[in-house]
Amino acid sequence: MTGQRRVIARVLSAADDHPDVEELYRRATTLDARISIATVYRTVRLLEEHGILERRDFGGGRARYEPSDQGHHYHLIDIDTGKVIEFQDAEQDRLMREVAERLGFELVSLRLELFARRAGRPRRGRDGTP
Amino acid sequence: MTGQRRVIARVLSAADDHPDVEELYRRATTLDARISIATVYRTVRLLEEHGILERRDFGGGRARYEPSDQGHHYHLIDIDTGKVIEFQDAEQDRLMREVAERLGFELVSLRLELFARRAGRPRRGRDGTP
DNA sequence: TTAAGTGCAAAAAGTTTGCTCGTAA
DNA sequence: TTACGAGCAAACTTTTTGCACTTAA
Repeated sequence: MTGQRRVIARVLSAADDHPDVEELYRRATTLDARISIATVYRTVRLLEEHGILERRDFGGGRARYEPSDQGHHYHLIDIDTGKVIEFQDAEQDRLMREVAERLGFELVSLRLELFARRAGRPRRGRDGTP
Repeated sequence: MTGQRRVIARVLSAADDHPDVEELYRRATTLDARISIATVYRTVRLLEEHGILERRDFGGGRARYEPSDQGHHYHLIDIDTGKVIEFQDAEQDRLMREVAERLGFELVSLRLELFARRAGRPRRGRDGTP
């Protein structure tokens, strides 16, 4: 266990959001400037392989990470702010297992992300103009 | 409308799967060898911007495409073969609109992908060995 | 001491873009 | 003819990797 990994682990356990590698790197170098982005990549991969971290893909090209010990949940992404809200839904779980079964499959995992806008917010044009 | 775009459009409308750009390029060059991959990228982007194509991200780093006029559906990905099966589920739709509402949001879109294995198939180790 | 870990820079892989040339209309 | 599109190669972005050096144990 090196100093770099300790710092990265601390950053991760302090995070209650879903940072990408660049963001982890930014936070880690604040605590200890002699950490390279390669080490961040290597560390998250290691932690993912050990089941400690989970890699998420919310679109946008970069992987984002969250601790695995958070229990089973899905994500709602606020499309105006980028914020991620976690939620659970037992009925959803059951429903999807059934759907897979009906198609002749065994459900292994699923990706469910809701892209939503805070209720009452005005809809805007593609370019951001009202 | 150039010959290249015509070929790419033909390939797309003939496709009943969810090809990525490389695969589209492969199919297109079979019909007309003087098509570059840059043109494929430019064409799918154009078609996506015009709402004719939809870009999907099933993991694996590459974007995949499908026509927009297929109606509302979700995807089940066979994790052993990579094949994609489409399905619908009205209950799911309703459920997710409710979940978003409960959290104070308006559902704009959602991503739902089931990763599953054909029922009865043996589970294998990470390296593919039984 | 020594095996594991790190930094750096280069390499991959997927996608976009600048520039020049070709071609549809 | 001329403006839009294509080809090529270079650039870009995210992630991985080879290699020499450092360091924890």
